[in-house]
Amino acid sequence: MNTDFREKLQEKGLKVTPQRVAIFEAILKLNNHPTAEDIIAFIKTNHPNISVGTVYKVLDTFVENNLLKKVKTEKDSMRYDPHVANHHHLYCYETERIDDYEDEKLNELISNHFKTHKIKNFKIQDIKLQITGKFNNQ
Amino acid sequence: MNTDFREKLQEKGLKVTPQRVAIFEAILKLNNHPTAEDIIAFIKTNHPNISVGTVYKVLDTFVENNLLKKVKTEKDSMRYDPHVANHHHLYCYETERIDDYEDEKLNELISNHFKTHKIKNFKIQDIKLQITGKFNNQ
DNA sequence: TTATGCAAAGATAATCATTCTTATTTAGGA
DNA sequence: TCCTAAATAAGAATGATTATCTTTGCATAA
Repeated sequence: MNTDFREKLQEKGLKVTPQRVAIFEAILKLNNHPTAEDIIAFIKTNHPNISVGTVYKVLDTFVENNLLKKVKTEKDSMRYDPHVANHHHLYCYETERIDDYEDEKLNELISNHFKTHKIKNFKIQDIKLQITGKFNNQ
Repeated sequence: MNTDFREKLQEKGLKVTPQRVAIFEAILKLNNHPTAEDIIAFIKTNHPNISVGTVYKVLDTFVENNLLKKVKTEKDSMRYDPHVANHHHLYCYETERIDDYEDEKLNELISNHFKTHKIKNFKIQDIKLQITGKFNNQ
């Protein structure tokens, strides 16, 4: 998977740097749509000299190249998702947890609905559900 | 409608102040889910002495008392919606425009879907669609 | 081998939205 | 009218993010 990631960088004409690898690995390991801050804290142990600006710049580069997605939240800090295929999110209203949610049947249902119920003066590109609620422990 | 708003404030035990009235009127007039900045700019003409901190505090008070909703965006500034009943949003990917979208049939469709397709370990409280796309001019 | 070019990273200052602090003012009931 | 809690003003502080400017690393050409 590491090699996989390196290949993706190269496909996009991006250099494979230790910082980029470390940041991507951090996101995979952190695993709950981390903030830039989470990532910085995580990397600090192995890469104490990594610069905050670099993290933000690398994250932007990844988003531009579709290696990451930004996740909308109510709060002020952006979160990142290594899962770039189309999917929805479950937001917990008590904790900061955000889970991915995939549901092909639901997608079809919605897409069929809009085939027969066009929104006037609007061309749909993408539909995402924000499902707010509460996780049963664990 | 002005009297209406004053009554709402009083019902909640909130004082009716010129600032609160001005801020609420601004949001109604601005009419595209304004940011705090939009509101401040708008009010400046009639209330040159209104304080930035006041605007933020009043907005928070309104949100707490369900006179406004916050709207999630990809950007860093929060936007506000005087339409507090449950509804979805249309986001333009080219401009900052956000429109409300109501669709009772769609809500039923989705709600029925989740009756038969429970999400494991998650209790749904609310579902909102972020429909991204492009408005045809106008 | 050495020079050149350029993307990437480091350091840190700057920005921008938002929040906080403290003093002052005001709305609305007694 | 007076009183008091609630609300506002002013502006400093915070925190996330962006910008700037310099340096580094590495590939390619001379």
